[in-house]
Amino acid sequence: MPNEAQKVGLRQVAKIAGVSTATVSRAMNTPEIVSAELRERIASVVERLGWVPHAAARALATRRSGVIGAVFPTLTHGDFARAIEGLQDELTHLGYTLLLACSNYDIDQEFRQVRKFVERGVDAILLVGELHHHELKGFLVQNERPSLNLFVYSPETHGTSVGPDNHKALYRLTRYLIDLGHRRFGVIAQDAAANDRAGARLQGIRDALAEHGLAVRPDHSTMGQWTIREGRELFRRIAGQEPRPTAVICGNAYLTVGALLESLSLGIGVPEEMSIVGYDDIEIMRELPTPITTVRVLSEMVGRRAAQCIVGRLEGREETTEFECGAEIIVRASSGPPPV
Amino acid sequence: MPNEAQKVGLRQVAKIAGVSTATVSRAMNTPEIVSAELRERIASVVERLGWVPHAAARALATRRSGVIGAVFPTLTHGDFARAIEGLQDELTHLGYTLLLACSNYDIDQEFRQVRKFVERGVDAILLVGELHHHELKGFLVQNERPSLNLFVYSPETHGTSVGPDNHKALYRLTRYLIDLGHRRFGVIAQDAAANDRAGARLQGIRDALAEHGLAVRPDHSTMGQWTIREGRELFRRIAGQEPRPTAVICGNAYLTVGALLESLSLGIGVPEEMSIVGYDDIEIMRELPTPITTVRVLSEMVGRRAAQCIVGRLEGREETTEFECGAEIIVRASSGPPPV
DNA sequence: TTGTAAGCGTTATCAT
DNA sequence: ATGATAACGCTTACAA
Repeated sequence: MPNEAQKVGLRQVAKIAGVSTATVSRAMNTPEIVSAELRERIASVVERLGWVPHAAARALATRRSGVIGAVFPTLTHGDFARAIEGLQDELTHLGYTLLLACSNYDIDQEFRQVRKFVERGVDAILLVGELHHHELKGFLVQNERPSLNLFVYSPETHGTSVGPDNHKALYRLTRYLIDLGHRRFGVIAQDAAANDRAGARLQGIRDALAEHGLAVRPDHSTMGQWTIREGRELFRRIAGQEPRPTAVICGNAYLTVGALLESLSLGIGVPEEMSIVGYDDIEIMRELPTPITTVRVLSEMVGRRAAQCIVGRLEGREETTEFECGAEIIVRASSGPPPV
Repeated sequence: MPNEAQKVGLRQVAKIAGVSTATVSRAMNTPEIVSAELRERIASVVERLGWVPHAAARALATRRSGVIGAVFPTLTHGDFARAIEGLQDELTHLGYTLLLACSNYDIDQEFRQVRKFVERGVDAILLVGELHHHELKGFLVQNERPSLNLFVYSPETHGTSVGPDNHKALYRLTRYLIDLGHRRFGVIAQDAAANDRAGARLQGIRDALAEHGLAVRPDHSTMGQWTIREGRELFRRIAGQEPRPTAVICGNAYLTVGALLESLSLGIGVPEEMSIVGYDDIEIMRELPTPITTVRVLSEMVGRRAAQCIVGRLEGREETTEFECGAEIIVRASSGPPPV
């Protein structure tokens, strides 16, 4: 009597079902090549014993874990949260699992998280933006982990990134305002220091303006992070300038909401006296007393496409996924022609 | 010449460093029991080869993965997002990794996610609330996975849950309004069908009222989910009743914001004509034209404590963590005495 | 303090 | 279609 209390495992299942371990393994992974009879017998034993296969053992044998690691700058911003939800859901359906980490907008921390992920045996890595630690790419190549950059896209990055074209989105939004007749622009940008997407958006604004020989005056240009309070303060600062811009473009949803709320407090008519437009569309933007014109980013879709794309690559499938996720301008009451 | 291109692994490191695999393993896991000389020699080889230990192999050998699985109803609500961020950060510091899934408020889906997690080899499971699939607990016990319920707490659940005491929080908030003189209450509750925490909060309101011989009139009682739009609609419905309540208690942050915005639209003075109070404190609540009185839940702390608590249990440490995360009433301009 | 070698629970390569 | 058995890469008694 060598083994009194066998713990449930592939072996035990095989023994009770009267087959080899290999057959049980096949019955689980490639049922179609196992005879119906054995398949059922095995299934019933598995059920009866409540056996749950051990993923680490499988990962060791197959050298694949079925886990995808994603590092986001933060998890609390609406756009990332939505993307994570889409990502998670889609990965689950594809038979993968999501390992999540947070870099706090710090590329060193991001790199550390990625290292941990590789140790954990993730099959692939998902990142936000294209600005990373300089050793990151080499590290991933050396460790043979495919990766994808989220929330960025430009024709040159095709195949390595999935998201909206930040530059194009703000270029268009700015064009829309120019076409309305605006010539003096204020900008409440998101700090671009550790955020290449914010930088691209800013550049989109500048390029659109430059085409018309326009530029943002320094005293109309401010930089914030992503709180409503900052949006208020920066808007107040801009609105206090003389001359005041006729349109203010904000870098993210919260800065925008802050700007709009401050315009209310200051009694500045929007859009009669000033237009305010934003980036990213969250519910509050359409529920405020003056609903806000903004760029709708399909964040959840970014997550879903990223999942499909990376899994497709892992499984060596032909890549048909679209990489660019369109960003649509939603026109609401906060924008209109400049005052005469 | 048996092995031409050895791939980097423990073996290879050991060979090059001129020590046994056991020593390398020790140098990685328990450096203090390895002589300084070898430790350094090994470290340099590890560095040079860029070796990254294989977590699956380790998990197989130690029968622990260092991974914690958490299933949340959704990832997009602010409170959960904050908790996840805290959880993730704290787990990282403790040397663990977070595996994340989403149940969409569906206990069957939750159960499926938990099964997947167990297959993935998580060491422990984190859940939200205490209402789960009836087989869930048995499953976790059978598979020897400790678990913790988040965002709930009552003395009876001590040791198995970490979060605020939902009942107590709303009991107190209601008492606060009663003490201000309110006697007619409206409620915009969050649907409690698949949400035991919402149920507990509702009960807290009822119990506080009952102590004063009060109750919510059916036409002052509504149920929503968690959008601003619903908050608006339900507030409008309640405010249209005759008599109208003098105070409205809302079940979550977005319903509250909706109620406040609708009061603005309807031109109802807050708090002169009606008081509006909410649950959970998000930035917009203190930035609206009328800042909102609400219950602040320390969501990030829920995440952190949960991490400490579950890791403590896994590592067999004496448990000193507090399980109840206080919920504080933040009084702002939206609440005051009832109209005379 | 260090080395030897037996697992850990699967999958995958051969045969049969 | 099924079975025997050698990996997979690391940890950990047990020995030295």
